[in-house]
Amino acid sequence: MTQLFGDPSDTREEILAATYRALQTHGYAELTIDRIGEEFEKSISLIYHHFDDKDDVLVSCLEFMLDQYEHGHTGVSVDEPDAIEEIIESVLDPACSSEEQSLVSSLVELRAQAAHDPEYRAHFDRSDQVFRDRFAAIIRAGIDTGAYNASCDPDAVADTIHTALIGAMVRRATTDSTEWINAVETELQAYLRAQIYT
Amino acid sequence: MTQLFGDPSDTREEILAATYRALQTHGYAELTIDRIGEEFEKSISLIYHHFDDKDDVLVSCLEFMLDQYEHGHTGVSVDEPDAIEEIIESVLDPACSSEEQSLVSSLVELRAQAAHDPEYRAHFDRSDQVFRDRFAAIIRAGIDTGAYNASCDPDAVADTIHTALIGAMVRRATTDSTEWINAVETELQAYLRAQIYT
DNA sequence: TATTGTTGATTGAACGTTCAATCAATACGA
DNA sequence: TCGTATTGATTGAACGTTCAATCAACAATA
Repeated sequence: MTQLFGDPSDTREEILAATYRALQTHGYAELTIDRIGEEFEKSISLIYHHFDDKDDVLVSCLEFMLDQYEHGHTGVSVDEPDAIEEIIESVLDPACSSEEQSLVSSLVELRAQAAHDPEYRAHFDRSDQVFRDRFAAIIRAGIDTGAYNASCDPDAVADTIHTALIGAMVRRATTDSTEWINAVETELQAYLRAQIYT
Repeated sequence: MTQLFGDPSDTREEILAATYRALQTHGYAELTIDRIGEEFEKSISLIYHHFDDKDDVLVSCLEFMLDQYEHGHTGVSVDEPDAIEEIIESVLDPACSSEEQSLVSSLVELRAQAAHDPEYRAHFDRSDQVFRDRFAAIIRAGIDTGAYNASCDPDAVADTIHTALIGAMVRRATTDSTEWINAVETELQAYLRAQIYT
């Protein structure tokens, strides 16, 4: 997961990797071009040779990560039977590395930019579609194998789980409280099973 | 709802009202002290006589709104039998005034600040508690009247609904897509009823 | 030579914040 | 009652910093 930007093959990718690192250490709010420069071996002004502006770098970084995710899980993983349950579990894992947590925090901050910036908005539109479609595909695969209930609506369930997980990530990133985490995990699993089985 | 800042009784409240208006027209990202000043009859520097800094104004504005909400709904409304269903419906109302929508957008942007700013974080900690407790109280009231199932866990259901609604608001504020909205509403109502009845 | 990559220095604007000064109102003392 | 402190509200102008973005020059490569 941290080797997302393992070996940048390009100056462009070097910049994206530096951006990723700067994002992880400073978060979006404190992220400046200079701070990206600190993580980048070469000159700051070189960034403007490869990207239009600061937001272009950030959005490109997001796009890169999403592409990696998409191609990493290219074939619909029928392999894992309880794939969604495991995703819920990992998002709501009470003990979660601070690195992962700071990445989630940054993603939450970045998503908030989509409230006023069309380029971020376009990205998260696509992002939501990718995850939603993946959830739906997993459910459909389960239906095909006969493990899941054929009369449930894969798209509706996928959208609901995805929406709830966004809420969970936002809540984690923006509050100190944690008591809700276990309860929400239990309830989401219960909801999912109720829809998917019987 | 818009008359939240109906008649500011104070210079302090005038500033908060101006902040609210500036927030609604510009959003958080484009919000400057000058823009607040445009909505404020008196001088910009007067703001610093009443508040520590820019964020203090914003957080105070949030606190004011939350207080208003809290005191407006002080008594647990047992009056409405399907209060939670209606709240879900209103948050996921497909046709939603652009004023309400822009307020939600701003709230999403403001919540994102809690990812790195302790003062925002403290506010949204309290905010979550207020809403969660309200949901739980409604459910408990339903159990007391015998309308709801006594063996469900009010706190867990409350936290889950609240988390999902945060996700829904964030998704609405940060993407253009709307197809998911109706599906998610249906599913949330289904989940709620499954937990609350029988 | 032409093109692409790279650099350090510089620019210009935006923005939050400060500050000295003015004003209105109230309280106080003679 | 009249003058005098005192206080809080209010103002406009200015300051200092941050930061994204530009630019002219240099290196490398083909």
